[in-house]
Amino acid sequence: MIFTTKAEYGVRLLVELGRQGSDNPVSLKAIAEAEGLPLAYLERIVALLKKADLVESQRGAHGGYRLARPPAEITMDEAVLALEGVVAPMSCFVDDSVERKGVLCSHHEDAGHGCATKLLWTRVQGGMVEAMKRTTLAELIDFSARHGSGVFPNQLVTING
Amino acid sequence: MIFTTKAEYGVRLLVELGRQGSDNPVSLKAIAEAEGLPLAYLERIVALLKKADLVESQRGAHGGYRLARPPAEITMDEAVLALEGVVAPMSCFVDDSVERKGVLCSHHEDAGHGCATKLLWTRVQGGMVEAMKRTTLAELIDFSARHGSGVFPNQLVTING
DNA sequence: TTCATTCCGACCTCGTTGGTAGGATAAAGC
DNA sequence: GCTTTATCCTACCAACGAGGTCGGAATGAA
Repeated sequence: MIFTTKAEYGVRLLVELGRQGSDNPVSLKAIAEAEGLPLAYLERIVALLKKADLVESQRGAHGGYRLARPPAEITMDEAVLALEGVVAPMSCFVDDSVERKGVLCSHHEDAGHGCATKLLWTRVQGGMVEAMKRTTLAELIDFSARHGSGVFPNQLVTING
Repeated sequence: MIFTTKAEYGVRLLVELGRQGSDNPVSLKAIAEAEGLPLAYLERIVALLKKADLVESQRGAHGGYRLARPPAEITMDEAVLALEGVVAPMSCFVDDSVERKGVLCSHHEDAGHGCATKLLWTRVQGGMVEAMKRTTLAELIDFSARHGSGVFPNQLVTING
């Protein structure tokens, strides 16, 4: 599998936040219950989104999270990058900069003149990133609304309260 | 990271085989030494390629492997699929057929009406597959020859023999 | 003050990855 | 037919990351 549940849960979290509009912050607890996801785990995931300035938080009672920007201005490559850390096909291929531990890239004593596989991974990464760049959060929100993905199509409902 | 070393080593193996032409089979030992990869591990990897009819084997002394088809007719989506088993962005997304264990897809009681994230993963997978489909083994061989990726640009040399 | 919430770091469990070990089977060359 | 060189096959294993829990801070509204 390519992405972890961080990406899956994190994007769903953004979608839920987008449904709420930007008026009141939404608590993680409400989202966790609506989506059936573990709260403690969501907390760690939303921290990644906040660090990337995709969501804003308000602490204290009646606090929660809201989108930092309108959904149409949030592209999925930002979101997934924030959630997964790095989106690269191979460890010797981390955004053509970082270290290449583990897999020996090309051969023993080379500077960056590229493995035989470099062309392939470059294209694959390009295809993925391009697909994510052209997908906005607004599209996902619209898609999920039309296909009834949520339990509550229009408004989040807090189960216990 | 998206792909494992199976894909990396397996594609490199195909590239090395492609360099040899289709006359004589090349032993794994020669490839392992040239690429600096563990032989026993390569054995398991090449078994995947054989099962997918991408390489042919000849047993016994002076045996080895050769490509089952000309490199121009081997696309990378076949190769990577054979090596990685499945190429899907998310476990609830295994070629829209197989089981969805682990990650709860959408919500508790739905038939396949799709998560909020389905649109995104569909596009991402499409971008990757399209990139792999349009990349042939012949291109990689040519690329590696031009960029001197191999220790021995033209011919494999058996170290101990 | 109290309660609801974000924030933070340590911890834990399990499956997969990457690799090894050891042998069985098959063919070529003497 | 023996030996050598290969492919083939299955079991085993260590390390790591994924996915998640726990416990407790800090913070702000009522």
